[in-house]
Amino acid sequence: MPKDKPRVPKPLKNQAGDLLRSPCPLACMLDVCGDRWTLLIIRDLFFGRSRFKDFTASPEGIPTNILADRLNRLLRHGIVVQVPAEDGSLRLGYQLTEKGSALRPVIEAMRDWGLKWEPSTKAEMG
Amino acid sequence: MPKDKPRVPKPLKNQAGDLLRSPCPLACMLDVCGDRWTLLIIRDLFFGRSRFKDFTASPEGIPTNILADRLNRLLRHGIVVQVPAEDGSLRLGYQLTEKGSALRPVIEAMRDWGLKWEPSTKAEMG
DNA sequence: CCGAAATGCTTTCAAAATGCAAGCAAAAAG
DNA sequence: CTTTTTGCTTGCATTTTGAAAGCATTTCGG
Repeated sequence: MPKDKPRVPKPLKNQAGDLLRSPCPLACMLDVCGDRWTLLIIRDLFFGRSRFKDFTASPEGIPTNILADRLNRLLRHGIVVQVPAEDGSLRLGYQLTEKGSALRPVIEAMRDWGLKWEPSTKAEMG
Repeated sequence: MPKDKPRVPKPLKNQAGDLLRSPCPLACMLDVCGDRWTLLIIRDLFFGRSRFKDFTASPEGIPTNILADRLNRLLRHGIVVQVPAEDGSLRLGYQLTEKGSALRPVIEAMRDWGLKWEPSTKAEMG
């Protein structure tokens, strides 16, 4: 009679291999983007900004070490990729993948909420 | 001739009186909800959970000190209110205001993204 | 009514994340 | 070639987080 192995709950991981807190898609999304900066970088990408210096130039003033850290996380998760800068220089820019572009409805819903419920905000700032 | 006062940029504040990083509605939204836990509490409220213990019982396992802190922030921002618990006890529960309920499209967009792009998640978990 | 358990927090403290400033190598500009 | 800009990294102080324990109040079971 084969004895039962102790059944340890299978550890769930996201696409980057990080452990998930739960199988909830919202929790999983927050494990990737749940901080004060990540979605602002993605906003900037939607605005057509693509270079490190562009992100640092946004009015919120993200610290450069945080920016580097977040860009790496977004790369690991396949939300952005690096591509040759369009100005023909040797430098690289960042670009949203399909997975990253799919965040547009999230950004728009958050922007709409901010516009409606926080009177001191204005559309398309940042 | 009156001399020009040095024109200091007017410090923007949100509804709770906290300083804003910028007038961007997205940045403002993230100043309120931009962390790993707040939107999970709001998810729970949409699921009909309303008591402190209900939130602690969710599978992500929010620490009780963080939960207390986040609930206070949501109260300050008018996203939730406390109401007598529906079971007739002396205790209070939390309930979404109109401002809080307006976050539904945000939660849904994030859930949809998680479902589509993170294969190990399942709908309506949590 | 009494004792025990549950609830809704607060406190404590170590560990991790954040943010500011400075430093620095590679690339671009002059 | 020299200077400036870019894209980071490093160091360090401060803040936030999270695990655990503590605790007053409320509810439950008998």
